[in-house]
Amino acid sequence: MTDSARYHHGNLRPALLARAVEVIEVDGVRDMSLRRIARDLGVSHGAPQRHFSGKADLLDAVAKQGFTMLGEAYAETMRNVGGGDRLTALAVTYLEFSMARPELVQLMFTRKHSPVEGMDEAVAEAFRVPLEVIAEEQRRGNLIEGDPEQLGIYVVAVLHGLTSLANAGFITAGSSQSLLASAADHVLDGLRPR
Amino acid sequence: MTDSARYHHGNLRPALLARAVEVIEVDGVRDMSLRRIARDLGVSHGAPQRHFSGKADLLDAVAKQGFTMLGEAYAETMRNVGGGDRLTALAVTYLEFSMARPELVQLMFTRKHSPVEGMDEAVAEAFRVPLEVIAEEQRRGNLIEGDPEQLGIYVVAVLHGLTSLANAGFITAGSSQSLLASAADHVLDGLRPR
DNA sequence: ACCTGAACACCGTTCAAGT
DNA sequence: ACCTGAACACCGTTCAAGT
Repeated sequence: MTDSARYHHGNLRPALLARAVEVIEVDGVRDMSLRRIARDLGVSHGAPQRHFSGKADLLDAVAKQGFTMLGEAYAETMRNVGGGDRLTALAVTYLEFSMARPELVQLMFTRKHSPVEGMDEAVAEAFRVPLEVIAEEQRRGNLIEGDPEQLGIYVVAVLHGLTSLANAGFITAGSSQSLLASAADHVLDGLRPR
Repeated sequence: MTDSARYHHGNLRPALLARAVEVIEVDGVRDMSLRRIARDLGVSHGAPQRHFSGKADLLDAVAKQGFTMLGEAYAETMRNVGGGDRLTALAVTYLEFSMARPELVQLMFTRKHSPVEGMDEAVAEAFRVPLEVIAEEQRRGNLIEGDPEQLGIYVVAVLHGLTSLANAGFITAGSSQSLLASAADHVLDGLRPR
């Protein structure tokens, strides 16, 4: 079997997707082109069209893949955290995940996801673990009552906002430590004096 | 003076910048090309290079312009709000500003701003008013003590995160109303039971 | 000083043709 | 069914030439 025949058996699509994720993580979205991905994989520039209807379609698939990766990172954290503060551990996981691949995360939260096959399921699966932990902490009386999903969205918004500001350079490396610590306090205790 | 000579007097740069902002607001960053902007203004595709060193340079200028616009929106709000809750009014101003032009705001918070002439000043000016109001509310005892700038960054992070999630479609139009209301409560009172 | 227009190397997308 | 390669209309960037 020659090199050029390696992708004639249905595995070109996952290979294109994996390479696209890789390029976006390493070089950024700006350098992710269909022609470059095809070149990297040794296929012709027209080959991707058989598997993705266009560049936007591939980017949507990358975003979906990002949510799957995030969900796996959460699951990994849950396996490793013992009896500790699971909510904080998950928050740290999100911060590390998105600081390590800012452009991928930006893509995940940018696409007005046009109906992509399985996107909603990937998103739901990614946030399943955090939502379960939030509900659990509510039952234990460590968090206020209310719809766990709304609380979850709020927490994600805070984390996503913080990483966006950090990646944009508004939070310098020097101040990030104290800022993140105080942010954790603010989320729990609020900004109103008690 | 012929049409083609209209920009021979130093006003091509601001015209290019204004048109770029407009295209990004209306059609999105994806449709903003140097050649298209030049075409819209009736100059040759090489003309912009005399005023912006490249596409990235123009995008940086657009981001800076966005902060100037945000600062003006804050100032406008302060002129119109009477004795009401100025902090909430400013928060609403931010939400409306960024929901009206998501791609511009994304650009503002994306660029790892390479040293752009006057960028830091534009950012500082944009957030001057909110920071003043935060410091004032601290003096009145309506907000906890601490570095106003750190509190400001935290508040901006929450607002920016919420709009990002909304623009990504994670906050549906139906749930956005109750979510934003509860988010305001969460910011002030926190998620820990009192 | 400022803009034009040709030139170059890239892109996304389409589509007949090959295997 | 899957991939190739030519073709088309776009890009960003560079640069000699014009005014």
